[in-house]
Amino acid sequence: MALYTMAHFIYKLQNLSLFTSATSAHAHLFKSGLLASTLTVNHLNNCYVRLRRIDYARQLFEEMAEPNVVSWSSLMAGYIDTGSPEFALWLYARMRESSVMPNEFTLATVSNACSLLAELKTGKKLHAQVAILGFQRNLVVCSSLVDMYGKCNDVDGARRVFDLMGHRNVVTWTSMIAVYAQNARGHEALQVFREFNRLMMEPPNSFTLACVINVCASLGRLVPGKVTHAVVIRIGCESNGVVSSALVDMYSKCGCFSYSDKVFRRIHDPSVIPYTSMIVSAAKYGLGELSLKLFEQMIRRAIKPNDITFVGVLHACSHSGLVDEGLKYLNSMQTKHGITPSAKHYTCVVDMLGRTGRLNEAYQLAKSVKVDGSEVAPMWAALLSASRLQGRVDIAIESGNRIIDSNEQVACAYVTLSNTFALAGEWNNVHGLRAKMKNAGVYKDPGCSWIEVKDSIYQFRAGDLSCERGTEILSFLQELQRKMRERGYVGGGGGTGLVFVEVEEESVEQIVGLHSEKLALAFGLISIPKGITIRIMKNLRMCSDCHEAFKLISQIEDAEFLVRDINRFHHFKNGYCTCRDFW
DNA sequence: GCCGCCTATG
Repeated sequence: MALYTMAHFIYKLQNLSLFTSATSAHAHLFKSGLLASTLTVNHLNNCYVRLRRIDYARQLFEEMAEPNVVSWSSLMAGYIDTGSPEFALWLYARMRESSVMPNEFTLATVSNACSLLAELKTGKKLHAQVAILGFQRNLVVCSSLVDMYGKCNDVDGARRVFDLMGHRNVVTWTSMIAVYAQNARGHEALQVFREFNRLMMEPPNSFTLACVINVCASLGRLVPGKVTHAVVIRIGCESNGVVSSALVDMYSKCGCFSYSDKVFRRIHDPSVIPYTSMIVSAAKYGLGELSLKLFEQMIRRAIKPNDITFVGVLHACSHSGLVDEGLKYLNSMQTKHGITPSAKHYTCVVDMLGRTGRLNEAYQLAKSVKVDGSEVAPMWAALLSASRLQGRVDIAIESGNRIIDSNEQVACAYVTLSNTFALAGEWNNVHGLRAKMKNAGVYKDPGCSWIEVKDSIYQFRAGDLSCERGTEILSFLQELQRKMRERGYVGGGGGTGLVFVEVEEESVEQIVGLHSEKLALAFGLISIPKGITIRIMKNLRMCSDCHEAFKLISQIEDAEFLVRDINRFHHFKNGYCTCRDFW
């Protein structure tokens, strides 16, 4: 084949998007004897990888006489793309036995495989090889190592690589910010972002901003969130789907649902992700009907929901008392949308049934779910919590035991179970359980919560009013509770949730004629068990009490009240919130 | 010449 046609052929290979064209090119190469050319086969292999036909790529690779470093690396990348990073590691081990030396592409790819598998041991070995091979200051290799250490929860390891690098680019900085973000160290993530801005060698990109917005969301930091939104507008990446979804999520978690709505409406052609963000956000604000409306709208627009969309939908039903709709949606998941309900969906439904007192149904459903032990722990925790509210000691005991057996969220189970006994007056059981807990060395981390008002952050701990203006908050809460009682609120028996409400500045003054800061602070603390205690939670889940309280408050004036969820670190460190790290 | 790093919805 002449050089010109050869070049043309490769060009065509690079742009192939059909499997049949790839196989016919394959046949053509075979006939013309070009399968002996490593370069050409690499191109063809790449076609198969792009078409996600890893089986063909693999076979072609195995038939190669002399695979070079590119052949090895692209097949590894292909395995990663198709969700089998373990094969990439296996290939790398094979490659190390061959005479082909890895290059920077190989090392970055392998590091990526370690990240995905959270294989710290293998990652560290790789790091050593990187050093031996002289890539310890290579930009891309080090960026992937930073990411790898982060995904393996070795923040210090990531930082060491970051600090020792020669040049850093926006990707490196973003990786480092993401490491802190993913390991529940949001304040450090923001610090790194500030440092990046100070040096300002290049502007942040959509990756950086999406990451920073997420940090703001997880910290409940509205002001930095808005500032980042401003940067988004300045940079011009508003139309980026990930960024706009992150903004929707951030505003919702920072108590500004109306802003979430504004951002969402500006998205031209929202995909399943912004839709899901909105559905989840509306659900959190008790706007279940809006969630369902969005869901139906999405279906009409032929956007395919995913499993998380259904978590949002079921949450919406649960938090707005739409029990029968919820059951209907659960049943439609498989039949209408081809999504098999998983433990998290059953958790929502068990929670929903339990919340409205249909405890026996909830219990029957929970028993019928057959999945892994660790996955069902949250479901039994929901049932346990509902049993406590309804005073069903029998179901509480079984739920508690199932959780303790699963080894997940054990401390919470002990505490809730003990509270159930206490409510039923079974003090012997309470003491017995506390002793058992002590013996087992189970310790419940005290929760902590915070709220941002203007530029100050106020932090609260269970039973601790030593924060700034604590006395004022206490007296305001008492006043608020009195007003709520006057209007018929009878809850207050120890909610599992904490309602965060934000009000537009103007309406605050109207409502009770008090200063908005006070109101915002107080409204951060509306779960009022026995007198006034500041209750802390890990995961905003409006219990029926809170829901009632929320409805009542809404009736006080026509103001727009917004529920605020500031805490989403519960998936870190064995289910414990590590928010203490933030101060 | 062919291959690589960072972002999102519970």
